[in-house]
Amino acid sequence: MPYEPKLIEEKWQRAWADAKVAEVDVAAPGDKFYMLNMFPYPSGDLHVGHGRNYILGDALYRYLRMQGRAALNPMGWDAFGLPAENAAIKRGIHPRQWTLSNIEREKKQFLRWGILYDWSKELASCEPEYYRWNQWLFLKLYERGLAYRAKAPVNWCPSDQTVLANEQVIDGRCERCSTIVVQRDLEQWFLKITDYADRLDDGLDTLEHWPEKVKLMQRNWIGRSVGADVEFAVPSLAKSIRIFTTRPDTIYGATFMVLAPEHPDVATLIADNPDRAAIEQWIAGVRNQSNLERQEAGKEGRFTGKTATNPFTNEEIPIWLGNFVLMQYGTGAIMAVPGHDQRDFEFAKQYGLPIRIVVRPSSGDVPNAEEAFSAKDDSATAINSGIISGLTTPKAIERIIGEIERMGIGKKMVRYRLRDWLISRQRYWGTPIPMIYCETYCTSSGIVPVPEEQLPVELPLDVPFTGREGNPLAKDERFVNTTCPRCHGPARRETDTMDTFVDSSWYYARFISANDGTKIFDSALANRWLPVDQYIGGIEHAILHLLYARFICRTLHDMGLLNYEEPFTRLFNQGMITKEGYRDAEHGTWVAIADVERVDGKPVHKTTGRALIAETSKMSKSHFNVVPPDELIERFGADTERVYTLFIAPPEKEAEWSDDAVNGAHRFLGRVWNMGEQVQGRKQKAEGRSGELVRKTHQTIDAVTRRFDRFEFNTAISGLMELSNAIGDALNSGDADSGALRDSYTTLLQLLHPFAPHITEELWSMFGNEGLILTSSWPKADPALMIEDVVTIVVQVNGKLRGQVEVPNPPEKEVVLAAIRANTKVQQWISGKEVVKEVYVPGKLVNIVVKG
RNA sequence: GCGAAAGUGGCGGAAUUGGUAGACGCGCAGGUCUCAGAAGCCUGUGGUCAUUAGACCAUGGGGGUUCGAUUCCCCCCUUUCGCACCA
Repeated sequence: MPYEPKLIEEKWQRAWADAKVAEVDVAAPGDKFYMLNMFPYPSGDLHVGHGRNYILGDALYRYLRMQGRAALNPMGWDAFGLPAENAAIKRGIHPRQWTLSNIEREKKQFLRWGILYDWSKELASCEPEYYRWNQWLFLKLYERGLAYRAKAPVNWCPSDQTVLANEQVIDGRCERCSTIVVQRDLEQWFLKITDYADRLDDGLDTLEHWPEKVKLMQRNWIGRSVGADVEFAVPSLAKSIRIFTTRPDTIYGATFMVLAPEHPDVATLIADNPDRAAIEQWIAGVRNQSNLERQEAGKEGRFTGKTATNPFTNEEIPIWLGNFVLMQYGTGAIMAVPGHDQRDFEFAKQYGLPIRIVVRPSSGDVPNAEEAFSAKDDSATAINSGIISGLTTPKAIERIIGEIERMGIGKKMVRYRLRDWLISRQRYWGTPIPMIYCETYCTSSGIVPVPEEQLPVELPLDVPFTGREGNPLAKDERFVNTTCPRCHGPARRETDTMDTFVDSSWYYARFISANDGTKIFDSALANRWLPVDQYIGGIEHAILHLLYARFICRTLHDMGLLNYEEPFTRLFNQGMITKEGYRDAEHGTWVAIADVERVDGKPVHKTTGRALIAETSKMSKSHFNVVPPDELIERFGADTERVYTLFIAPPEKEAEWSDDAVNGAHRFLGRVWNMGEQVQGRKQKAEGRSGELVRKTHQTIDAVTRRFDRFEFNTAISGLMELSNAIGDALNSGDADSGALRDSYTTLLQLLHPFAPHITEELWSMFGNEGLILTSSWPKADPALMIEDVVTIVVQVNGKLRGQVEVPNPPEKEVVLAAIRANTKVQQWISGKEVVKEVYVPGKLVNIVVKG
C-alpha cells in the first residue's frame, strides 16, 4: 500500500480528539510541565510561517508526554484589537462576528496540522467571562495606586480621531491612514510600571533560561541610569533649577544649562526678556512638531537671558532652551558639559558657548576639535576639577556626590528611561475601563470605580460603525449615561477601552482556572502549575508583551495571589519564515506571483513588462509570498509540512521556505512507510550480525533525546534520517535478523512521532501495538549497546591528516602505536625524519611531530 | 552614532570540552526500471592539478596562541537585528 497521508491523517486527528488526550485535570497529581505558545491574534488565515511556532510547540508537547510528564498545553485567543474594528468599518461585519469566525478557521487549521491543545481550557479575551477579570484586575491596581489618570502628551491621529500606541506610529505617520501624527495633551489612564522598574531590571538576572538578546533589549528599554540630581541656583529669580546627570564628576566642566522648551520654569525665566515673543513663538513651533520632525530639525536653542550658578566653580552660566532636551526624562533640565558630551558639544559649537576639558582619558590623548571625549573610561582622571582633580572617574563620581549631599544641593539618584504604561485607547473593540465620572463630583476628582459586584461592564454589541468619528462607545448614550455608584446621582461611564496588552499580561494564569466564574484564578492551583515552564513565541514581543506580563505578575504577587514574580521560566523565540517575492524595480511595490514571468531569465511584470527584482522577506500577504498550508497538506500531508518546517534550519534562526526542499521531507516519510511493510515481511534470522544496527539504534536514541532537550530539531531529524538509512541498508544487505529490525524500526517510529505524528500512529498500530504511540514510553538508550567494537584512530603528521588505523575498542596506546608503525602510508611521512613529539588523544587521534 | 548576533560547497545547514571540516537534506550528473514520462531505487558530487596513486588549497579577510583552530585572542570587512538626542 503506498503512503497516502490523506487516508490516515484525519483518522488520527479524530482519534486524539475522541480520547481527549491533551486534556489535563489540573487538580490531579503528576510531574507537571506547563508549556505555552503565545496566544495569537485571530487574523484569519494562517500560513506555513505561522505554523513553525505551533509545530515546534506540538513536537515538544508530544515528546514531554512520551517522557511521562504531566504536560499542560492550552490555547486561547488574543481576540480584542484594531483589525476587527477596521473590518467592521470596511466590510460591515461586526467585530465580534469577524473575530469568532476567524477563531473557528484558525482552530481548524491547528487540527489539520495535528496539533494537540487542551481545548477544555480555551479562552478568548473578547468574551465577558474573560474581560470581567481584566476589569477586576484594573480595579485592584487602582486600589493600590497603580492605575491613575493624568494629562499626557500622546500620539494623536487627526484623521482617525484616536490616540495611537507608539508601535502604531510608523515613520511619524498613522499606520492605518498615513496621516502625520501629532502630539496632544489628553487625560489618559496609566499603569504605574515605573514603580516596578528596579524589580523588573533586577529580575532579569534570575532568568537563566531566557535568550540573552531579549534580556538585553528589556534592560535597554528600562534604561536604568545611576547619577545625581543637583540644584543650580538662579540668583536673579531667587530660585533654583534641578538637573539630572550621570556624570556628576564633570560638573566643573558645566559651562551652561539647557532646559526642555516645555520646562515649567521657562515662562518665569523669559518673563522680562525683550525677545520674549520670538522665543515663545519658537517654543510653540517646537511643541507642535512630531518627535520625528523635532529630531530631524537638528539641534536648536534660544538663550533665556538668565544665568545659573555652577555650585562648584561659582561661575554664572547661561541658561538656554534646547529642542534636544526631553521633558519626559529626568528633570527636563541638564547641566551641559560640552567637553565630555557629544550633544552638548555640538550645541556649544553651534552657539559659540565655552568648552572646558575636565577629564583626561587613560590613553592620554587630548580631545580633538571634532568630538567630545565622552567614552566610559574607568581609568580616566578628573582634571581642572577642584576637590576631585586627580581622581579616576568612578572615584570622582563617588566623591562629588558625597560633596553634593553634604552641601544639601542634591543627592544620588537612579532614573529610568521606562515611562508609565498608557493603557487608554479611544477604541470600541477592547475591554471597557470600569470607571465612572460622577457629574456631581461626590469625590474630589469625580472618579468613582465601578463596584466589583457590578462587573463586567459589558461592551454593548449593537453600536454603529461609521468609521471616521472616533470611538463608537462614546456615542452610545445607553452605555455612557449611568448613575454614580456612590451618590446615585447622574454620571457618565469612561468610554476608553484598554490596550490589548493588558489582556495578554495575565492570561497564562487564567488557563489554570479558565472556567471559574467566581475568581480571576485559583491561587493554590496557579502556584502549583505556574510559572510557565516553557514559553514559546516570536521575538517581536521581546519588550512590550513580556515586560508587561512580568510587571502584572509582580502586582499579582504583591496582592498575594501568586507566590513568584517571574511568569515564564524558559523563553524560546522561534525565527521567522521568509520567502522570495517580487517587487517593481523602480517603485518598490510588491507584485503577485501570478503576474510574474521570466524573460531571458529575468523577472518582469506579465502585463506591464516592467522590470522586477526578487527579494526574500518575511512571509506576508502584502508581499504576495505566503504559502498556504491547505494545498501543501492536500498534496504531501501535514506530517511532511511538520518535518520540513523543523528540518529547514535551527528553530531560532530565520529560514527561507523552499518549495523544492519540501520533497525531501516527503521522500523521507515515504521511505519510512515502505520500510514498514518490508520489516514486517522479513522473517529469517541472520545470526549474530545485528550488532551494527542495534548500536546505531541506541546511538540515535541518545542523540535525538539530547537534541530534543536543546531544541535542536533540525539535527534530531537528520539523526532519524540516518537511522532510517541504516535500517534500509540492513534490509538490503540482509545483515540483521527480523527481531533487531523490528526493534530498530519501532524505535524509529517512536522517536519520529513528535515530528510526524500521523504516519507514526498508523505504522505503530499496523505493527499490532496496543494503544497510541503518543502514550507509549520514550525509548531509553542502553549505553552498553552504544559502544563500538572497533574505533578509528586518526593519524596526523605535523597536524595534517596522513592516515587512519582501526583498533579494538577500548583502544590501548601500545596497540594504537603498533598499528601506526605497521601503517606504510604513515611511515612514508615520517621515515628519515626525527620524531620530536607524539601527541596521543585517547580514542581519537595521534599527532606525530617531526623535524627535517 | 550606540548595542547585539552572525559570516562554512551551487543552496538549507552539520561538527560535546580545540582533535578526520562539509553529517543530513535540496539541487545537479550518471545509471536502473518503463513503450515513454512521472514517482521510486542505486552511484557520484567543496575547489585546483593529476590517467591513477595522490598532492595542494579551502570555514568573510589579515595576524597571533597551539603539536593541532570553523572553535580561543587581536585588528579589519560585510550582513542582519535592536535602540536611537534618555543627559
